[in-house]
Amino acid sequence: MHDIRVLRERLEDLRAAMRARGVEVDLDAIIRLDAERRRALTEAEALKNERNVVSKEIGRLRKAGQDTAERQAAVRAMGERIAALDAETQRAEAERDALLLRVPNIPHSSVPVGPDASANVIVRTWGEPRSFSFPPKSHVEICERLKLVDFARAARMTGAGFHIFTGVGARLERALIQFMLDLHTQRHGYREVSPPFVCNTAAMTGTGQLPKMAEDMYFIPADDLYLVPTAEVPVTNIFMQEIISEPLPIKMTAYTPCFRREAGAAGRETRGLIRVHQFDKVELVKFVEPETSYDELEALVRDAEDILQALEVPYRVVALCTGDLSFSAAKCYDIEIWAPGQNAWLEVSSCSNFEDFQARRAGIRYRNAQGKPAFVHTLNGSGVALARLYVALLENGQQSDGSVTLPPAIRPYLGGLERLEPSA
RNA sequence: GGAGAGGUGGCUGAGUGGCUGAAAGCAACGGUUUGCUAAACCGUCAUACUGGACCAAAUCCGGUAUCGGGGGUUCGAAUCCCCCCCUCUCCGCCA
Repeated sequence: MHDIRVLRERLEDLRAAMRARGVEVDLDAIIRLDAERRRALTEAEALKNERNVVSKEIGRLRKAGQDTAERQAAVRAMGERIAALDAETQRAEAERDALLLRVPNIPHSSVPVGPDASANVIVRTWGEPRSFSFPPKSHVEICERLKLVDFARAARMTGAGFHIFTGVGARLERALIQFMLDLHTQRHGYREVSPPFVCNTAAMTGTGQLPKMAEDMYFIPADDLYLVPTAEVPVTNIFMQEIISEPLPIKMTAYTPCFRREAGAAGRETRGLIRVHQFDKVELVKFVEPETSYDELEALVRDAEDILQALEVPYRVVALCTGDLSFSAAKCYDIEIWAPGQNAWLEVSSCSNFEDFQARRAGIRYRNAQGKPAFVHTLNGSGVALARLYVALLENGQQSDGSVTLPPAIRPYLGGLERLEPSA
């Protein structure tokens, strides 16, 4: 959410930012409601002041044994007007904030301007896509042949978009989670947390999933809880409504499953593990001082890249343009890995700086150098998303005999296993 | 799920419907004293919104609200009433 002062004082900047995003928002309505709110508020406060003054006087006079009936009647008469003004203030504020919650963040000046993903900029590429002496298979075939994943049985109990990891396939998934957590905690200095997999409306609003993304999330009405679409939500909200007292930056990493309804997406491009309703992810979250947040973003991307380098998966880093930026982000890099069986780059990480956009919504503050409460900057990125990483490992590691060679870094987590082979 | 107890500022902890935005202590910050540390003494020390001074920021002068959250009673609520949330204890259920 924006500071309302941005609308009052930097309205043209905000309009330009919305144009760059290709987003239509009625900023004038917000300005109008804000003015209405302040008008009613100012008048109400003046009346309340009068009421407070007279009430104190009544207290004094009564103690002195004097009659106060006339004054009491006068104050009582003010009550109706005050109540009406309070209601007006609340209405205007609620309407203003409802609109304000739907205004996306302002892209950072370094973000490339463009209408959609076609204007994204490839920042760097790592590793060489392997050349094959045979037509590389899709991970779906590999999974079936090696019995790593059971799609059909999952579909019977949950429908399309879910899967069962089986046998060594399940162990590989677990190994990857542990490998990533270990690397981030031991080498990159992140604190491991294991948060709830459901969050309430306030938390979802705090990080910006609500109100706009309500349709994309699984919701449990009986308890007013949403299944988390990303660990970003429960981890960022660890400090909701707090003034953080420990020194910044704070770096946290968490494994959670991620649940996404993403209705309507199915077909050739999303077969297998590419787009699923539930997938595992190790997330990185940072709470930092505003001055350092863009340096911290670069470091965050490197931390995620380390995983892919260790696993020897070719990837590229893409700077998202203004039109492709997600709602809460001021700047974002995607990391995409090469999947030869798909002949495509797959997004496995989105690393974003939200500046104070989430912190303002969620009420996450720290004490600045002057000792005054100020909003922190929040960042997060996948470090990295499973399922698609799994796809890339299988498709990149596949051999002509149908086996899959595993990268050395993951082998210790699989009891030294070097390759996945068909079993009887 | 049932019964009871509780939720006050960064922390601990007072608070009979008006003199309480809130005692006291601790912590923090500024200063005096001091060879350094420590101690002592003096002072400052909640947040948000809002009106004004100012081009603006910082700042200053006012106002309003906030004692878990939301309603209510009253001229006036931390204090009385109702609903909800959370914590603790006991019981029930349960991986």
